[in-house]
Amino acid sequence: MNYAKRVHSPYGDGSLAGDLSLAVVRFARRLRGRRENKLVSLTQLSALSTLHHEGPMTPGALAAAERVRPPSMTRVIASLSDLGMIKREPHPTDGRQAIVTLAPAGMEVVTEELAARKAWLSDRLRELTPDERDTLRDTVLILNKVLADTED
Amino acid sequence: MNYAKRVHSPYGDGSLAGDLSLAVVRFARRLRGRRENKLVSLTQLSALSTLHHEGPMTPGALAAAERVRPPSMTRVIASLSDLGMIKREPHPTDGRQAIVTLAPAGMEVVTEELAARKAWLSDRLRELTPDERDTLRDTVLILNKVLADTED
DNA sequence: TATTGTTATACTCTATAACTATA
DNA sequence: TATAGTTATAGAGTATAACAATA
Repeated sequence: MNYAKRVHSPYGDGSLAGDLSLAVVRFARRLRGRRENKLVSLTQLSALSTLHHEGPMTPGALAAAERVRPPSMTRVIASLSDLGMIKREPHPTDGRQAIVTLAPAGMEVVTEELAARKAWLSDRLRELTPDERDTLRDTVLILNKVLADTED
Repeated sequence: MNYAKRVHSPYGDGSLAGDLSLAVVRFARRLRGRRENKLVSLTQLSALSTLHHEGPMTPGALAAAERVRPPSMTRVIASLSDLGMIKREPHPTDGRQAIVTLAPAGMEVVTEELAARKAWLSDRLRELTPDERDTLRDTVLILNKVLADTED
C-alpha cells in the first residue's frame, strides 16, 4: 500500500461511509471481547480515562464527554463508585449537581489498564509499517473531530 | 493538519493503542446510537452485508467472519430469518450444517440501509478534507488487516 | 418552570455451559 | 469421539419515560 501517492477518490464515492462503519464496529467488538478477567470494562475505563484527562466533572458533563445519555452514565458512575474507583462530592454552589473525581484506586487502574490493553493491541500495531501507524494516529484525530462536530 | 509531512512517531510511543481503542469504541457507540427507527440493527446489517459480499455460507462461517461466537450468530440468524431477510437451506452433504442465504428482502435492506446509514456519516465525512478521507480509507484497510491477523 | 440527576424498565449484543444431532 | 449448531442463562451497555430535588 502506498498511501502518499494514491490519487484522491472522488468526493462522493460513498463506499467510505459503509466500509468505515462496518470496520469500526467489528474492531470495537473485538476490543470489548479482549477484556475478560479485567478489573473494569471498556465503558468504565473510558469514563475513568476521561476523568483522568479532563479532571473532576459533573455526571452530566461526563455523559456528554462520553456521548451517552445521563441514565447510562448514572449506571457507569454507580458501578465505578462501588469499586471505589471514583468519589462523588457535593457541588459547591448547585445542590442538584455533584462532582465526580477519580479516587486513588481509579487512578491506579487507569494506568494499569491502559498498559494492559496496549499489550495485545500494541502487538498488532507493531506488525504494521510506520506509515500505517501514522495513518491510525491521524484517524484518531479525525474521528475525534467528527465526534466533536456532532453535537446533537 | 498536514499528514504527509509529519515525521513518524517513535516505534513504541505507546499512546496510539490507548487513543485508538478509545476513539474506536466511542465512534462505534455513536454509530449504533444512530440507528433508531431502522429496520435492522448494525449487528444484523453487518451480517447481511457479509452475506451480500461473500455469498451463502454456514452459520459457523458467518460467525467466524463476523468474529462472534456461534451462539451469538444463532440469535442474529434467527432474528433475520424472522424478518424474512435470510433463508436457511440444508447443507448438501452434511446434515449438521446449514446454508444461510440472503433473501430478496435482505438484499433490498442491505442496499437501502447502506444508503441510509451514509446519510449522516457522509455528511460528516463531506466536511473533511480529501486527505482526511484518504486517511480513513487507509484505516479501513488497516483495521481489516489487523482483524484478519488476529485469528484466535 | 427549567435543569440535573436518578429510578424503573426494557431491549440489544455478546458470552459460557450444556445439550442435540450428525459425522 | 469430534464437530456444527441450538438452547438456556447471564451480564454489560444503552435507551426512553417518569420521577425527585433544586434552581
